[in-house]
Amino acid sequence: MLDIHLLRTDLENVCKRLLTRGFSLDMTYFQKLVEERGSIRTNTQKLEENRNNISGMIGQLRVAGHGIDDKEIGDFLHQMLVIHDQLSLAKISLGKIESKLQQFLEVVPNLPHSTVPKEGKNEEIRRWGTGKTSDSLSFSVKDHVSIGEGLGLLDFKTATKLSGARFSIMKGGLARLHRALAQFMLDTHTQKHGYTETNVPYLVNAKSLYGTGQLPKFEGDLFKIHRERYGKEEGMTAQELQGKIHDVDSPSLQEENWYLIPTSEVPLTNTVRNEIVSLESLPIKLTTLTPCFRSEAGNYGKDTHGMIRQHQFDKVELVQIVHPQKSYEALEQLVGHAEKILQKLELPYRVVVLCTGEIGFSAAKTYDIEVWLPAQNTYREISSCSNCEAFQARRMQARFRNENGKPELLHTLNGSGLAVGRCLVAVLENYQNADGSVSIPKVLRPYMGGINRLIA
RNA sequence: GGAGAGGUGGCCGAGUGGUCGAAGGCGUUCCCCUGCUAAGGGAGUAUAGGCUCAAAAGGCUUAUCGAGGGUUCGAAUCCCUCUCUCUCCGCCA
Repeated sequence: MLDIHLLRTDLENVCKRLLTRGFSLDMTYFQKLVEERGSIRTNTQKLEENRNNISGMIGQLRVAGHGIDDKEIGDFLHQMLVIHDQLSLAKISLGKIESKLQQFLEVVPNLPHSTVPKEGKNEEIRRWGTGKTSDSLSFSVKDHVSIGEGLGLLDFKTATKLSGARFSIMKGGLARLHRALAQFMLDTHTQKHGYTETNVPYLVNAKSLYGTGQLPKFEGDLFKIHRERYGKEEGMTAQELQGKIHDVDSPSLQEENWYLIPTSEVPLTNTVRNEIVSLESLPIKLTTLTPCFRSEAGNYGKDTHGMIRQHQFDKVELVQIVHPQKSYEALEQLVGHAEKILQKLELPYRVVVLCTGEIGFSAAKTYDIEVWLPAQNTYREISSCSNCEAFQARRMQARFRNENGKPELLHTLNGSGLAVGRCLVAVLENYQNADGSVSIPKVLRPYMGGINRLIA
């Protein structure tokens, strides 16, 4: 969520910056809402002030021993009847206008940072390593699907039987390699990069998803768990109860629903929701390994083959919660932490900075790390590292007590460190041999019981 | 799943209808006193808004005592729903 003060004081500039990321903000509607809210609020507060004054005076009279029948009190009570009615109406319209404004603001994306490229192209920042190709390897490279199936360790057909499209089963050495990757990542981030290992819920409530920005705008990308926990209200028939259960949009039920996490950014970042943390506790650096669940709605044609785009995948996540002045420094470090994993695995990659048109809803600046996939003869995204500045913190009311002892919004960052499934794909393709076997990267061998290749 | 007890400021804890945004204590900030230390004295110390002011300071004001509704002229206090925590019983990896 953007700072409403910023919108009010610098509306045109904000609109311009939002336009660069393809979001057009309705200025006149916004201004109309703000003005209306102002006058309704002033009116409401005047009425409340009046009410407080008069009821205070009634209180004084009562304390002084006057009875309710006294004429003075009677006059006051009479006035209060009028105020009471006016106030009820005023509060209703105030509530309406405030929720309109809220609904307007909560779908406005973050402002891109000034260093984000404005034209519609991501910019490559740096490359590491040299990508292998069929030519450089002097044999025809296979993609991860044929490698995995060739080894007899990767099985999409059975997974489809169990669950449907976009799932997979790994077995034997491949499943172990997958686990080895995740363990290696976690160990590196906790032991070398100073992150605290965390274990988090995979089911979260709507408030958490709102906090990090997935809700309300991107509900379609999420898997929702309907919890049927409804107290039967008095006089409610069975049919009415049934109706209530299926009215999933009713606000009270939104609270009841759980969602499978699309990324562990959600639980990690929301640990500070509604908190005021101390200055000394910063930076907070958390990492966790979790499955991630994505419905991939709207991606039906993309990457239908293989493990690149699945409904469920494991990911090691890095989250930093930092002082606002340190967040860009932290972003560089965080990208570096993710890169380190690829370097140690000796997987070629490049880092790109996303342009204004491509950054995610909550992000002010994002670096993608793309790993080399020989079979696709291209780089594919394996990590996305973002600084969300105060955008999520404002939604979450996540603050710290600053140098002057005043609460101030934190900055939040997150990045994959890395997506385990895609990393496995990269290892398979980059470490494949002409005979169909796959060598094990050196750093993973301790996690693999010392074996150095997967053989059919 | 059943029964009960609770949720008040940074923390502890009082407060069962009326000058209560909330006693008292702890913590903390500033000032005074003391040769230093210890002790002592005084003042302050929630958050988010609105209005006022050139701005800051200050002043005025609204909301917030787990959340949301209700009763009432008036709610931290009474009623309802939800939620979380704790205790006991049951079940369970």
